[in-house]
This record gives sequence, C-alpha cells and structure tokens, in this order.
Amino acid sequence: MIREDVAHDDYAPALVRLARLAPLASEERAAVTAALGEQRRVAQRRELISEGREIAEPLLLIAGWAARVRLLSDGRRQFLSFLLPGDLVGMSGQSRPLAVSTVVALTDVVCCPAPPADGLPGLTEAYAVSRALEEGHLLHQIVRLGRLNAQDRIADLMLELHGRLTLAGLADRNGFAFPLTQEVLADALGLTSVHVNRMLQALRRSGDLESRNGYIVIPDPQGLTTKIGRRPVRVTADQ
Amino acid sequence: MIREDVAHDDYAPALVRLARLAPLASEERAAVTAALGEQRRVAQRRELISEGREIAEPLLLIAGWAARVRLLSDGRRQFLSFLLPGDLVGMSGQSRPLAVSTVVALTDVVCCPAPPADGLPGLTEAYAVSRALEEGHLLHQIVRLGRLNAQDRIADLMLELHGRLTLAGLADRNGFAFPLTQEVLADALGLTSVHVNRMLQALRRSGDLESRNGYIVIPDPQGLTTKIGRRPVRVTADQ
DNA sequence: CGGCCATTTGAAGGAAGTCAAGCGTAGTGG
DNA sequence: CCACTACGCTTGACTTCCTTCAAATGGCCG
Repeated sequence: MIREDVAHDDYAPALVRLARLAPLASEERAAVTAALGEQRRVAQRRELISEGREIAEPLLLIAGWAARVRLLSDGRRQFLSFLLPGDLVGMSGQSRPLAVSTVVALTDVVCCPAPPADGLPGLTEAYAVSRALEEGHLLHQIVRLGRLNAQDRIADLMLELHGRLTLAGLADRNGFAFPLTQEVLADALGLTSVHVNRMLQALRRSGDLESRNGYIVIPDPQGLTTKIGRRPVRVTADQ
Repeated sequence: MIREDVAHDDYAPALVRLARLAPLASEERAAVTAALGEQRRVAQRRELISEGREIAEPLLLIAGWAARVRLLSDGRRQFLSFLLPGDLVGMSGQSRPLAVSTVVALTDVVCCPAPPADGLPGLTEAYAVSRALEEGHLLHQIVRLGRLNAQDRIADLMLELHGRLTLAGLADRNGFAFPLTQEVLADALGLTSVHVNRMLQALRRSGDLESRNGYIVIPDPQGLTTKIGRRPVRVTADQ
C-alpha cells in the first residue's frame, strides 16, 4: 500500500506546517502522526471531494498538489485555490455540509483523514488558523483576478505559493518545485495558456521570475514582493 | 437613538433571513429579537471592521449595505463581497481572530451584536449555513472575475443580489432597490466605471437588465440565469 | 445660481484572447 | 532502433475587450 517514494520522510511537511500554525503538545503531535499512518493515494485528475455531495470526512493533504475548482457549463474552468501538503480539505465546521466546490488532484496525491481535534487545544487552534489562512488566500485570489494585470497575477501567485511551501518546509530560499502546466496556471489566474506563456517570458526577461523544468526560481522574493505591492496574509496577532 | 426610518418593521429582514436558513425555536427568535434591540448606526463610508485589527464582536447587519474591501497600495480597491441585511459580519469561529478584510458601510447601516448562539441549536445551524453561503459567494466571485466577461459579470452579480435580497424579503419579484454607484459596482467586478456604464446600457438594450433611479429591474430572472449559465449557490441538502 | 457628484459619451491605445501552426520531448509499440 | 503519438510549450497574425483620458451632461442640494 505504502510506496517507497512517499514513505516516512514525506510525512514531515504536513506535521511541520500544523506545528507552525499553533504550538502542539507531544500528544497532539502523536495524534497527527497516527492519522498520517492511515494514508491513501489519489491519482492525478481524480476528485478528492465532489461539489454538491455531502463531505464524508475532512482530509489532511500529505503530499502532492490539489485544487478547488469550478466548472462552467460551456467547459471553461476556474481554479479557486491550490491545496498543498499540510492543508486541510473539506473542513467547514458545519454539521451536514455539502461541498461548495470540487477538489481535484493536480498531481498524484497522498492524504489521510484529518486527525480529530476534540480535546486537543493546540490542534483545534491550528485548524482554526488554517481555515482563516485559507479564507485569506481566497480573498487574495479575488484581488488578484479583479485588480492585477497578467504579469502581476503570475508573480503574486508564485510568491503566495513560495510562502506557503516555505511554511511546510517544501521550498528553497529562492524557488520551489512546481508541478503544474501553464494551462492549469491559466485557469487559476483567469487567463489563457498562450498569454501565461508570453508573460512568463516577460518575467524571465525582466529577471523577476524564472520557470523551467518544473521548477520556479524567484531570484529576489522580498524585492518582487515590494515591487508588485503584495501584502502577505496574516491572521493572528502572534508570530 | 432609534430613528423613525429604521424603526421596528426594518428589523424584520434579518430575522426573516436567519429563520429561513434554519428553523428557529421561539426562544431563539426571542434571542434574535433581543439582540436587534441593541442596534447601532454606522454612517456611510465608516468602517464596521478594520483589517488587521482584532475583531471586537461579531455583528448582525440589520439595514443598509456594507462590503468587504481590500485596498491596494496604489489606491486601487477591490470589493470582495457585499453584505446585506441579515448577513453576519466578522463571525469566524476562531478564538482571537484578526480581521482578514476591512468591512465598510456602503450606505448608512444599522447593525447589532450577533445574538450568541450557545445552547441554541437552530441559531447555531443558521450561523453555520450563513458562513457556508458566504464562502460559496466568495468562490462565485472568483469565477465571476476569472471567467466571465463584463456583461455576464454584471448580470451574474445582479442575480446573486436578487436572490439574497429575496431570501431576506427585501426584493420584488422582478427587481430590487440598488443603492450603489457604478463606481462601486466597477470595483466589485474588476472593471472601470466607464465600462460598467457602457455594459449596463448594452444589457438594457438587450432587455436583460434595467438600472435606473437606484432600482434594478430584471424582467426575467430565470431566463437570465440560464442565459448566462449561472448556477445558484447551495450548501445544505435540505431546502 | 453654483457646486458637487454620478452618469454619460467620444476617441484612441493597450492588454489579453483567438486561431492556427510549429517545436520539443517523453513514452510506446512495432 | 526508429516511427508514431501525445502532450505541453512556443510563436505569429489578427481580433476583441476593456482601459484611459477628457469632456459634457444631468440631477440634487445649499
């Protein structure tokens, strides 16, 4: 069941992220580790959650990339947000929730049932912060689509991903592995893949961003952040 | 304190909406009515909640329109969502939440502290459904900005507002009072006010939508819904 | 009346989309 | 080992949508 390439060390990012959202007691870390044992694999393009269906159980993403997506009647699609290792999927807090959006695996994905947080204050807080962060990213996505031009949309999204992957310990200082096609990127940014391609070239020419072989390089993340006027998402007074 | 023009009968919409989200016992209706007594007024352009600040207490909107908004460093702004009577403001469920967005009054507004839902199952459920609906509308806003052209964005938003106002008993069958300027509309739809103006004219010419004197007329809401391929937001199995 | 604000209109330019074809590379199967 | 395919990336020419800038119009209120 457990394949070599996703064994053991790859569990780390999810735990790392949660522990950074709120301090976890040792029993809470144990609860997470226990849940990580019940891992399941979801193949690329498969749905983790289907819009309109009742949500069976919330999930914790362990490895791979997923996305919330809405499909239009004419075949167009819009990715609402990306889900990375350590992110929670389908955790709404509601009693009998219907999924408001489909969640699809963009790469092969490993996930597990989200460890129950009852009686675990640290984990409860981590989930709350995670939910608040997710909402913050949704709001940011609205601003991106509503008020940024194509180049800034790309740069802004890459900075968000860099920050989030860094939180899970999955990014380098100046870049990160990026497994998505330009087509997917376009459907997340409200653009066409043709235009994404051209703007990526422009970003490379200006030295702000490089994209090749499934890897993104951001030579100067801090500089780019101020250059496009990006304000990072924060949700708690501490940190 | 209480002005004539917002007295008594205007309390109704908030209660109507909550009661439609989940069945409320008589003591729950009483709790809401009690909270409605503690009303306060917020003048147009004033902030109900300030981004980055800790949220003092969640609010229930009683009358008037508000909006969540993000301001960019260069002065541009993007409205994230509109808040209508019966909507909850700043109810995140988190312990010490920071406001992820500013909430500003678009008209003069009347609100009150959200009635506490502890031990009240119906009200608890109504709040949960309200939160889920709000998330659904945020996701819908992303699709609007990412994948619809200007005309469809306007039509789609008007249909959303018509549906939401209907839920609170504030809309007519074919229209509703609309107190916002084209400039505000533009900043919600990721457009310029000039273009909004032109597209409103186009919509009027095609007979899909009419806008005049602070009132929106939608001659055929159902027809327009299917015409632009809009799917309404649903979050619970019942209804 | 005059000032203010929102709406409307025109002309011109720019950003992004569309359509279509070419390229590169990884996989597959003969 | 080499066609053959599939898929993603790249490029060019052309169109459409939306913005920009500027000015005019119209209503409302002091």
